[in-house]
Amino acid sequence: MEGKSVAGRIHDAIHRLTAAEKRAARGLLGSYPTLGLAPVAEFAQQAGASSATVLRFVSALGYKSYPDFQRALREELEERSKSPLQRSSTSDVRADADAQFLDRFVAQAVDNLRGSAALIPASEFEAVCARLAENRGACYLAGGRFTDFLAGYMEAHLRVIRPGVRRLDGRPATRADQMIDVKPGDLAIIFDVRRYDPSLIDVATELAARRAQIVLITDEWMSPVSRFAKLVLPCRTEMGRTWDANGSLFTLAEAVIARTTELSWPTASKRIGSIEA
Amino acid sequence: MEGKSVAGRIHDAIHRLTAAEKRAARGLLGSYPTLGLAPVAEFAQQAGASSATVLRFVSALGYKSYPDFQRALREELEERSKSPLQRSSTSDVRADADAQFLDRFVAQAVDNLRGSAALIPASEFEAVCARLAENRGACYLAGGRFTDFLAGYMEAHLRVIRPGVRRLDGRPATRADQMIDVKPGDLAIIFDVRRYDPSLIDVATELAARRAQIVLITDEWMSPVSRFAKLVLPCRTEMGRTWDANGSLFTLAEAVIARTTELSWPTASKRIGSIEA
DNA sequence: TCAATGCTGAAATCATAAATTCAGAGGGCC
DNA sequence: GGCCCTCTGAATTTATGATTTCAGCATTGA
Repeated sequence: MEGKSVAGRIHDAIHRLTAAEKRAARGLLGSYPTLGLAPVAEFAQQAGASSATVLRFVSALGYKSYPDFQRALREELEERSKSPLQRSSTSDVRADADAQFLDRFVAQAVDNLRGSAALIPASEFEAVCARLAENRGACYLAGGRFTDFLAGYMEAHLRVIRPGVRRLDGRPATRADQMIDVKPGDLAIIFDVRRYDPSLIDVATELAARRAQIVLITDEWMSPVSRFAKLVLPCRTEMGRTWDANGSLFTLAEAVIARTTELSWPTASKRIGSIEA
Repeated sequence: MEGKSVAGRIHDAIHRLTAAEKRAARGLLGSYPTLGLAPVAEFAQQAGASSATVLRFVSALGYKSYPDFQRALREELEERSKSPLQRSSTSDVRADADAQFLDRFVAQAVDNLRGSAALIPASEFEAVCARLAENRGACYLAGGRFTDFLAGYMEAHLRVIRPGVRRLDGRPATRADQMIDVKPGDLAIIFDVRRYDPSLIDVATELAARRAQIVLITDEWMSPVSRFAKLVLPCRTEMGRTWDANGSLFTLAEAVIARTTELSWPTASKRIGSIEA
């Protein structure tokens, strides 16, 4: 009984319901789940019943209060939107599934990419690129255990288009040296995803103390570094139960690079020219 | 203003919001629209802000009360489920092309991902993963100027699931040392994309001479290293005229890692367990 | 037709959530 | 480095919505 969907409970219980309660049930199923998320009075009116009847209906479904019932609806809704493709481990045709591993993986990666684009406000993205294109002060990059390579990739590209790009490596011993030149208004880009790296908190704290502006690129669960960040670009990373993928962060990094290049073309083109030579 | 979606309003207003209000905005976008249907206190807690801040946030979006805001969310939800075919996500056509940069970039990246999946034969992909999961001999990784970070990323993951993983760095001086232990039947994964790195040809030549099996991950124009490769995984990278993106290579690398982990789970899980400890 | 039973919704009560206030913290700017 | 101004969240007040009560009405069976 506990783990059942609200709609499921209605179907189970509908025989036991009285006439007016059935109207409530029909109303809810008719615009599911929205009507149940409205206040009781509105639910009642839309369904052509009284508030009291709606409450009795909800109680008959086994919920101990109206808010409790609404919580169930919200959780159901959340569940649905969280997993766009139900990726259960239940064995389908195994050989077939194996053959399509790459396709399925890519489909999921595509979802993550699109989800990320929806999650990131355009103005936030623009602000990051514009700030990078200003060429004001230094620009530091850092990442965690795996995301450090993203920081490295981005550094390699940014070096081409602007001066003052530096990488902060993870070794505590060298951290003080690296931070020594950080000045107020400098920019720092930090990559951090789940199993958030504790050392990045230290780095961010130190950077914040030195008044650097922190840009955080993270996952949908939001690294604790966000506390120190001026700008945050969150990406979707979820791939099934066990594995998170950083592909969306990587593509976001590339988008930032591409856009920044575009914005700072007048100055960047000169640097690029002289590097080619 | 009246007819705008809540998400749209957030995107419009986000630059005017204060730090804590942005946390609220991100929280809502992160689990949209469910969080907004919860009581203020719950919204606040989930988003890491106070109730007061959430109320200010809602007011900043132009709603005259929290219930008013919730009604808007419900109507939106109702709207979406009513329309027979879910039309493509971001419906509003924005006049400002710049504001669309990220969307356009992501759309292109999605094309590349799908194109890559189409370009790579499933059997080729499976062969690479199966060979990696065998745990036979050593596994070397190398990349070019930018793709070296992909090699690094993959190395970091492969180290977790199998022994004998090494990275070949690009310095000619140390190359001889690194190659000294390469044995026939060892595996080498090389990343190389356009403006192909000449030094990788040398590396590949040397590896081939020592009878290593070379796996090449490259772009659609095919690195010259392919001449020495036993298996080739080509990806689409084209993004308009000036810029190639490596996001598809990155995701391919992640797919290989994920699949290899799956295939070698009996042995890999033990390693993972001991690393966690 | 007349009880008896139990469903229903209007109104009263109670609980909880929304809105407001304000003192203190934090950040930015000379 | 110090001042000022804005932002923030705890505490308080206000409002709204959930719950209960109960009188009346409908339905059913004798």
